[in-house]
Amino acid sequence: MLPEAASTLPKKERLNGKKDISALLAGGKWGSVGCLRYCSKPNALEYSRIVVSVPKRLFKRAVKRNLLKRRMREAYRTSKQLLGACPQDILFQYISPEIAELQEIRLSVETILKKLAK
RNA sequence: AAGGUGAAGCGAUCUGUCGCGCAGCCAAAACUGUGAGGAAAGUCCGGACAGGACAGGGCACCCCGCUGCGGAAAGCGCAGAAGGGAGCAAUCUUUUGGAGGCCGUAACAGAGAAUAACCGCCAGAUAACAUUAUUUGGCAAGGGUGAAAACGCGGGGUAAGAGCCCACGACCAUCGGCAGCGAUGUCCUUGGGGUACGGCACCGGGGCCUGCAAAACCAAAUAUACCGGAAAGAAACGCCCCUGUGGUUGUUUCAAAGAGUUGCCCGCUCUUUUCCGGGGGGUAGGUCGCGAAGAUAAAUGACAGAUUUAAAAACAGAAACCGGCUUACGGCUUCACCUUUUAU
RNA sequence: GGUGGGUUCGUAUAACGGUUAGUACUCAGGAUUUUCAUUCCUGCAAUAGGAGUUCGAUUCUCCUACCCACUA
Repeated sequence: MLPEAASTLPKKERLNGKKDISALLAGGKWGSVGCLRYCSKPNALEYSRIVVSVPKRLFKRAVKRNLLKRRMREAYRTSKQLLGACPQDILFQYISPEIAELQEIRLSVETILKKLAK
């Protein structure tokens, strides 16, 4: 695995489209770690795809939601090599009512990726 | 120097590493360029744009209503006029009006809330006979109530009183002069005397309805208007096994119904059922609307260093565009003005 | 994104701009009963927040906050 490719997050590695997301929600496995909840499902592609989500119920201001989504993407980008060679679709959902720091989110994301790599 | 009032403005900058959206070459990589706000917010107004409706005109309905200028328009901006309120002041804030016809309301209190007689004042008559009572009439000067009580004060006048009359004022309307583009102000002439609020009618101006999830283009699956072609059904008795409103089944019998075409028959056509092919509108989806930020689960971040700073910390993130309004906001700069104190 | 509607005791609801904001259930106290339930009496308890119009605002106007519905 190339070290440059390990820390990028191009558009094709993001899950989009109503059908794919519905399929993930319908057939994925759920779990939660720390301030995050995740839902994963293996896919048939050569790379993994992710979705990040912050509920509007917890944070009314768009600025705070954008901040948390950026932190979650950043944490996944810097630590996605932990996932190894088993591609899957992952949904990250933020469930804490408080704004967490980047280190805390990174810790949760790394725990989730280690679990999913097994 | 301290406090305050008004107006305008800033909303950190630079460098390096990693990373993201879009564009630049047909695709990828690499490279280059570019990438949130003063409010992007609330959606409170208006516009532009788009579709639908619509010959033209009127009524109804809705909105606005002091003046001038700006503006495409606006519950818009600037400057002003009149009245009220806050402040020592700088200054801030709020209201109306055009015309005055009709109607409604004014709780409680109070005699009375809009054709005012409870107490009271005065005159006449009767009973009674110094006085009082009853009754008829006149009177808005005094009382107290209330948010609001029928111009103020002085004099004349009268039975008692009253703008009833007079002088001086206040208010409303008005011919004329002067100032002003104008609202209006001021001087003068003449006239007036039941308040406040709201609605209707009248006058002037404006307004069709819906909204980018609008609209336009391409267009699966399913159902289907329409067109072309082909076929037809029912009953009885058997046969089979999965025993059912069963069937890629056999034999026999009758060859369907309605309408039209001449009264009848044949023939022909159409409808009712099934299949095949074509085909229109149109859904999912995609493109466009869409921009030198601009996507379609949605891009601006992370780390390190330097400068100003006590500390990079406030409110807050474009989803079609434009002009306003309103609301949120740490820290700070500039200008003008006011008050207080000190010094010259 | 766009367009509408709403917020009244703990709950469900009413109000012409005008008494101390009414009614039912709930809660508290008392009476009735041997006791409990039922019933009766009494009480506590609210106009989302802030300005304005008015003599006076739940009501009329504006701003803010929150909730609900419709629209692909």
